[in-house]
Amino acid sequence: MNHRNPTILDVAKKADVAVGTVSRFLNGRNIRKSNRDRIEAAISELGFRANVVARAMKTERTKSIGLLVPVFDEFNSAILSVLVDELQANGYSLLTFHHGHQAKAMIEALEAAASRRIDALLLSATEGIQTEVERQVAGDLPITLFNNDLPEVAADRVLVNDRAGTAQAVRRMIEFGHERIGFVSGDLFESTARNRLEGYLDTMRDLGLPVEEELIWKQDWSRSNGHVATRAFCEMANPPTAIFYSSYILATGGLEYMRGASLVPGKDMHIVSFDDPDYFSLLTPGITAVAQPVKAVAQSLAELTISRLENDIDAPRTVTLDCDFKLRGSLGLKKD
Amino acid sequence: MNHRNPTILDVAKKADVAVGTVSRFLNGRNIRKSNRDRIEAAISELGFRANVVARAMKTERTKSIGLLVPVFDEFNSAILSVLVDELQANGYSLLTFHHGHQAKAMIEALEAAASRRIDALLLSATEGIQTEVERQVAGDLPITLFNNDLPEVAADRVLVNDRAGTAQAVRRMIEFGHERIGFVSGDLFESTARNRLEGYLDTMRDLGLPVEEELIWKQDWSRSNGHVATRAFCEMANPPTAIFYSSYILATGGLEYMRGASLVPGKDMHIVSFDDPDYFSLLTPGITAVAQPVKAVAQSLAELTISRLENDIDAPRTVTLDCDFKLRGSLGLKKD
DNA sequence: TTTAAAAGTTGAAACGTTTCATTTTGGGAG
DNA sequence: CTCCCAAAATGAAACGTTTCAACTTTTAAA
Repeated sequence: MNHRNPTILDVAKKADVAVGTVSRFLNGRNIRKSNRDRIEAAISELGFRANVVARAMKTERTKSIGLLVPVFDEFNSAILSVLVDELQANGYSLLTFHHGHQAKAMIEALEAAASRRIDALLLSATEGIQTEVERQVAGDLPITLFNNDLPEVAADRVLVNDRAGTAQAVRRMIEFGHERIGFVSGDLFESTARNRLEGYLDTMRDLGLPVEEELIWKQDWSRSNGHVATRAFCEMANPPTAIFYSSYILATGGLEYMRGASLVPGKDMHIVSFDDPDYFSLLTPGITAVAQPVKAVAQSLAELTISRLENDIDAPRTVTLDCDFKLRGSLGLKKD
Repeated sequence: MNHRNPTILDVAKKADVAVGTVSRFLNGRNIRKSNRDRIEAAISELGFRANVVARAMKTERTKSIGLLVPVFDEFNSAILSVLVDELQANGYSLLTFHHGHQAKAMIEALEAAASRRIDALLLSATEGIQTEVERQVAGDLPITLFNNDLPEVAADRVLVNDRAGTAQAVRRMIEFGHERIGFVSGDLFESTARNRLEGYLDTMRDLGLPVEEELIWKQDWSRSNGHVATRAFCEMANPPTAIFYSSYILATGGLEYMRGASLVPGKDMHIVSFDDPDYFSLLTPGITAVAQPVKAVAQSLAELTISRLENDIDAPRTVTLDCDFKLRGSLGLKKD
């Protein structure tokens, strides 16, 4: 048994045609019927499978796309799932990288991804690596940004209407009678966090409510931050009656604190969260949330990226998607 | 500006050495000091980065590893995260695939992964594709199985002691006074499900309790199955006082039903689940669970696989890891 | 039947590395 | 100062595709 994989040359010999003809066949171009039959026979007889590496070397396209996210949490994993399907259907594979919100790791991962000669990169990162990203784009790596925007980068974008989503939620909170609304922000170094905060500020101002600095908690995206922010709010002399969390991780930290302090959401404290992980609907009461269109985000990512790779796209494009407000038990009428 | 990427040849010219020498340098072999200096200078001046594709073609190693799982749920995503880090640290990248428990998709994904010329595959699959897997192994693709075993396949394995984990949990349930214990199994086509069921059966028998067929619900791994199983158990004339779920997905379905029926875990029905997703500890009461050592699984996967690739390993090896029992409010003394 | 155009085939060159048989270098022993 | 030897350098061949200019066959029109 010969352990060398059969090559296009073996096929050509067996089918008695030139290698170029086999290549044409493999790439779906027109072939004389008689040749096609013999080539097909030879291929199946030899168990031939085109070597994607050799092909990639010649075409300078690896047919693989990188995904670089902060962490593989519920949100990004859902995106990953949909993405794998969409890409697979178009002949692309997905290479995964993560950076844990750390600039150094971000740059390393970016470097690792690029040196893999991926055809494109789907990127969720912070502005800290703006210049590095610009360098990659200049170096001809097409990038599609999502979740978080990097201003001025010549890239496609799939964004979510953070501002409107938050604004709608805050408006509903106000309609429920809440006036002192705590806001737990994520890292303001990320556009996502800034937009959500703005949605809150706009709505408060639009509806004529005072914005109090002590009710705006500005730190990072961590669960522990959600925890301490919630404690701080709850222990205030004049605490807010409701809290908005900029992400489900922060809200999760808040829930952790409330559970420990025997505070019941929707009763002792009303809460609303950006993002809607599966388990929000399993809690009692359910957590009111601003749900991102995860599936649509992933599909747009695939679509934008593939269309850029396969057609000759010039200008960067941006897709903006709307969120869905899910009212559950954790938000109710303010009691007084 | 010349848009062609610099090659090893450009470096060689600029440093005034032969390409072979540059290659030696790139691969960390000994180089005369004077040459080394000039090569380093040339590389940084040109911004040269070795083309991994060309290298892969010559060495027949892509330095990439595939991960094929049913779905990217909380469990597999956690594995993915750790894996990416471990592999990256050793110069490997991770290609992701999923199959949604469906035989056809499994085979397709396996095929897609293999044709990518990955160096190895980390696989969580069912016995339905045993023969396909064997074919890949025969075709020289090293496979490391995890989560679910495929008997007789010549592969490395990272398994969890499902049987002992379940047995311990059931023993604790019995210690709490439960005698009629419902068991919601996953797809018995998977060793994981079979082992967990055996852990239950063994323990019941060992402790002299009768095993009643009507208390063993055998279906698939779906959330809806957990839902209907729980309803069926709860609506029995003589219902069990506690239920064990073979996975957190099943338990989640159960919780969904209980929530709808206003049944409180740990009060109206005692429950224990295999797997311990983050949110179990956030529910009130917390869900008692058998926690898999997710991180250790991922680390073992990386270690076993990389050591097989880099050394000359002969026989298949198996790593078996133990679970951790997490007692929370959803399991308590049987009231009578 | 002839002819021109279209469609298909051919095979060598190229992609950017690593490998390896051969040659060169430099330094220590005599 | 020679000679020898290990260490390092050399450069052509090879990996398995795609591409493309040149050539051949088929098709359809006249």
